[in-house]
Amino acid sequence: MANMKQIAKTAGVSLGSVSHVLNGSVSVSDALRKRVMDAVEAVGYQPSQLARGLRRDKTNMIGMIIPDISNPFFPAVVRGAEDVAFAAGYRLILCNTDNSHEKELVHLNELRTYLPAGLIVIPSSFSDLTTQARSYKQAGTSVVCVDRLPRDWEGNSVTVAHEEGACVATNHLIRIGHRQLAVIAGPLHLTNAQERLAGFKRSLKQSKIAISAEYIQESTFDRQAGYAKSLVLLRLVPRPTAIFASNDLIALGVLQAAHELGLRCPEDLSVIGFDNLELGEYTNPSLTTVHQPGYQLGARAADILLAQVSGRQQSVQHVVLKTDLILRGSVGPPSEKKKISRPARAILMS
Amino acid sequence: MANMKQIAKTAGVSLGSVSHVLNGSVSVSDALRKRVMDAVEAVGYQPSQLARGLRRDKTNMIGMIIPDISNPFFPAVVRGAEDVAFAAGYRLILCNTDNSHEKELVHLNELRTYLPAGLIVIPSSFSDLTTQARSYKQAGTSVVCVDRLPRDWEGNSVTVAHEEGACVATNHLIRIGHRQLAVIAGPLHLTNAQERLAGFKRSLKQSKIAISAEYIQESTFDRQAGYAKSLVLLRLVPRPTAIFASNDLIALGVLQAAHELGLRCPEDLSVIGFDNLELGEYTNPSLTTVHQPGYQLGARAADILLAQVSGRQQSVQHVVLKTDLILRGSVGPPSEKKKISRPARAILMS
DNA sequence: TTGTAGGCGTTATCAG
DNA sequence: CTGATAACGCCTACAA
Repeated sequence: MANMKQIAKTAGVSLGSVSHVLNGSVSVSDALRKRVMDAVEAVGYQPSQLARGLRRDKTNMIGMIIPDISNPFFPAVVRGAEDVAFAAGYRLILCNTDNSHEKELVHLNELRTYLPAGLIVIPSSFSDLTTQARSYKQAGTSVVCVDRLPRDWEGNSVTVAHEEGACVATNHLIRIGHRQLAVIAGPLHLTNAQERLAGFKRSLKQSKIAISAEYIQESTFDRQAGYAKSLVLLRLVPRPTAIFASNDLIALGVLQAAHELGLRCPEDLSVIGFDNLELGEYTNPSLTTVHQPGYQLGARAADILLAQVSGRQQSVQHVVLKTDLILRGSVGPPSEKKKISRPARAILMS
Repeated sequence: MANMKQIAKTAGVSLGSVSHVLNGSVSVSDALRKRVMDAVEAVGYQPSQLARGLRRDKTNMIGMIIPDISNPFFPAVVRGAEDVAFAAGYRLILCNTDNSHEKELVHLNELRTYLPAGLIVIPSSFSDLTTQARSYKQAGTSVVCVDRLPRDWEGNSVTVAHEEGACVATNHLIRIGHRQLAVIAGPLHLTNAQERLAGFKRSLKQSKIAISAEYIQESTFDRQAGYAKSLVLLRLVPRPTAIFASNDLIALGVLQAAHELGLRCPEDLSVIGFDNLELGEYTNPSLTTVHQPGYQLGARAADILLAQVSGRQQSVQHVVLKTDLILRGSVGPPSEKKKISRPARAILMS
């Protein structure tokens, strides 16, 4: 591969002059510039990002740490970040943690040695990102946290209004007549799961609806766990007429459980998810859900990073994006049959 | 960040000895090794991948170039590659091309300056990868092509048996009684689309079924185009009783078109897709499809790369993975109503 | 305006 | 077996 020395020789100038032309570090004569640029064209020279990074103490790489690219919510986030980064000449190093903080730590430690321009992180469960980020920041590398925040996080963040979104969704259920509400929360050590649950509760409180504890189930963010918790909820008496699932994968499990128990959706049970994954359009019935702007989440995170790298922006940024309630087939008013089915169930159980 | 010089000072040995211990390049005394390792532990030293790469003329990075991470087929491929790479100490640089060969070229040219250990590429449309790969290989960097191959590709490849899969799927349709078959092919400049179409045709030929040209439609690999082409097919007389869609996204479009035309699936129309995306489980009816092992595609590609980087393997590798026909609800035997509907249509048109 | 030279953190070669 | 030293390709004072 061609290097600056060869350019210098080809152009008949010194190595330093080539650098000056390439970086515009000092003003050079037009003649010199032309000779250099011609040589650059001639050999198709591209500067070594490795050497440049080593010398400048900073590369054009951005470390992107996420739980799992094959979880359907994350690709959009990554794509958003990559588009913004690419346009500015930065490249993404993709790291999957599987929500393991050990794996996250391995990545965090190794990425440091790449001297990345910045880090975009969707923290793992029980992440120790706060400590790590301090040491990154000390080295002048900024870190942006996306979607959920580790404990005591004070750095940059881009999230959606989880609580607001959940509250709006629950309000909708209440407005169309549901009173027997239940929720399947995500893992409550995750801030996004906490906030979504808080939104659900806030809505109930505002409408002065009280529910007992067993109508609130905690689950992991996947379909299987959602299915299992649904079975618990759907056997409660009185049976909930609507379930707010903290993400679409859980909602899929709810739909499955309802189907297997012979409950019609939305007649017997309304379901709302969260995320607006593409597959929610294709379920039967299609899934009403809270749209989360995944692409924007990544894009804004990259924006923040680039602004800070370039020095345009110093202060810590907190961006909160809005959600949208997407109405589809899985939600409807509660049916009146409840009054019949309740005693029937009671007899069955006695 | 700690560097080798500091380790050397802490341990009271020379810089060179630290390197020898760390790389096992020459044998060292246990005493020296211990002193060095203790110092390494003490400061949490991690070698600079930048400096190491510059010096060794090769980094632990693998360039992964794909069309679009937010296309639901690709995340699994990336994840497979990342898992294998990560376990061997390699990291992935993720590049999206949007199927633009210009963008691909930008990535190809820039990645070179990172001195990557290898490249895993799902080529863009009209890719010039063949030329580029030659220059990479010349520099000792191997390239593996995944899923589809550019023209004249002679390098490493990992693909699935597209033709075989399509043939098996079509055979199934024929076996259960379909004779009015149609296909929506992918973009025929892509080898995978070509092969799938070839498999469809081979099946027909083997069963001595002839169809006229308008029952073969070419489309792009997305739902919208699939929908548009479906409308064309479903207005043909006689109407096809089964459509083989060259991927699941197209199949989604077929399902949508059928629904809008008031056709029941599978009673009036059977549909088979290709890929086995997760969302095919949730459509109504659920989608019969040809499963493509995405994760394995990526994992095997990384395997090949690592084997060649380590020198374990020199020769060009061609891996072809098998597909599986996944039977779900969108396929059934053709109904007998055809005999009524054909004249009815004919009258309508006169 | 142009050129020179030192050093970023490593590895590898060669003396001791 | 250990240590000194010259690159790898680039940037940036500083000197000319």
